[in-house]
Amino acid sequence: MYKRVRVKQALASGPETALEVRGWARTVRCGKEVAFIALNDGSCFGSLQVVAGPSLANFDEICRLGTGSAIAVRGRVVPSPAAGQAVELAAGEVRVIGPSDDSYPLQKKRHTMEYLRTIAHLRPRTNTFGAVFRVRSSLAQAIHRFFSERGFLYVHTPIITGNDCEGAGELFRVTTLPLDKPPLVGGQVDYSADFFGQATGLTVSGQLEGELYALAFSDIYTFGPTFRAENSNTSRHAAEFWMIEPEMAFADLQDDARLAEEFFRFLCCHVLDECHDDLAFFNDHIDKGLIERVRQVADSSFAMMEYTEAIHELKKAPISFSFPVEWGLDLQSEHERYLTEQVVQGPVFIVNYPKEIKAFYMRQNNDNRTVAAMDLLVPKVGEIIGGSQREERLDLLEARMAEAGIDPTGLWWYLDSRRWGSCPHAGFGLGFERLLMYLTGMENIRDVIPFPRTPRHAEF
RNA sequence: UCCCCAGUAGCUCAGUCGGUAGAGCAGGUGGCUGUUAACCACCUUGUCCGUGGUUCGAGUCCGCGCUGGGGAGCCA
Repeated sequence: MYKRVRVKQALASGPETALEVRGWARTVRCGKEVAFIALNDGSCFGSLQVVAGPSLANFDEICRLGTGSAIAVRGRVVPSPAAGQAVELAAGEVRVIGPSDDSYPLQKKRHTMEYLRTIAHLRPRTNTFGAVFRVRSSLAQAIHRFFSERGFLYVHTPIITGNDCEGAGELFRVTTLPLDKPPLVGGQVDYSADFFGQATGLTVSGQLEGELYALAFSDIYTFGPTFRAENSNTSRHAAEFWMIEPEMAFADLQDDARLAEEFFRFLCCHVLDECHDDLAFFNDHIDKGLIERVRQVADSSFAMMEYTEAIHELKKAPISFSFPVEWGLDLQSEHERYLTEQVVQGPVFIVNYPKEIKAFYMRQNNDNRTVAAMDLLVPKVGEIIGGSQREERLDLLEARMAEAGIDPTGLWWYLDSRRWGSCPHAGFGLGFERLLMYLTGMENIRDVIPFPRTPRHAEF
């Protein structure tokens, strides 16, 4: 007769419902006549107020419960006579499942994000991280739904790879060779003796493999872990992060931008519609303007600006930048933010960059000096999506590789895709954690991934 | 990797001009209360990051190191 339900259902159930909830005590307040326990099981932002009276056999034990204790409560949902909650649980029985003493590191007070990072195994029990990881899960599922509804194939590109996507980032080595005495040939490590018979590492991008699948399934996407061994010590970089990379066949840069815009707006709408309790918390306690900012992006149509035009805008800007502005140079964060925040005052695609500052696989434009690349810039962060139309013409691709000094032998399979049945195709990449930062207002990437991996940090 | 800032009780922080430390929370005891990160009274808690130096004397000043943070670059 006591059905175990989650706190989320208990809070939504009608009066006089008999049920059981199990969870962790957030706070325990005790008096002579009554004790209150705020019980949370992670199912939603709110906690259920459990009310226990001295008639319970273990009332003393309940009063000594420490913050963080795991308990099971059977009782009736009743309307709450006090302000603060609509209903509460009148306890008929409180079972202590896992007690928690005063050495429990999470207290009924504000902690710094830095401290909580040192207890990454316990921080999901806090308000902030509960909200972050509910939104993370919800968004991940929304991403799959978005692509699924549009007929995109979900591809699992390899985690271990022999290609480094030609400069997308520093590779983590994967090897079974003994590090203290690797086999040598002419003073160099002999990777032919390694597990895979060649040098391998963890993937820095699934794009090249993704393209191969787009040239069979038309529209595909990848959504998986990505690894970069860069010594980056910033709030926006992690050595292990998750990336979403759609790729469409028979598509050009305009199609690519349309998809990116639709995708980004879909995700903004998703958190506004489906995560309002958690988002309200972020808006109140983490980032005051969050909901307004996300709503504006959800409602706006994105602008588009040529790189050449962007350089013009930057050159006539009434402010001075610390990095130079010149046609042919890459845009810095300060430039990107000026364009999206001051010039456009909203999301903007910058398209057609000089080929020298972009990757070899991007499609050359007819002007011979730019490629069909696009970056989506949004207020407060700058670039959030980067993509391009790919070079589908074999001769031009080979020429670009030679220019860029890239050895084609290891990429024979990539070049093959341009040999038979090649077609225009385009795609983009979105860092999942950066998306989460944007949609939650959390300012450090280490606080939107459960157990962050950054230089010198691989604990937990 | 570069540039800045910080490190004091379990946590969040204060600490004046250089004279070996204090508040809130947490914890303990008692009280009170249909409470809302409850409240009131009393009590407990320190390798002042480490190391070397200056000084009669260093939490405080200086050097080096470690750790953390912010910014930049690389990038998603």
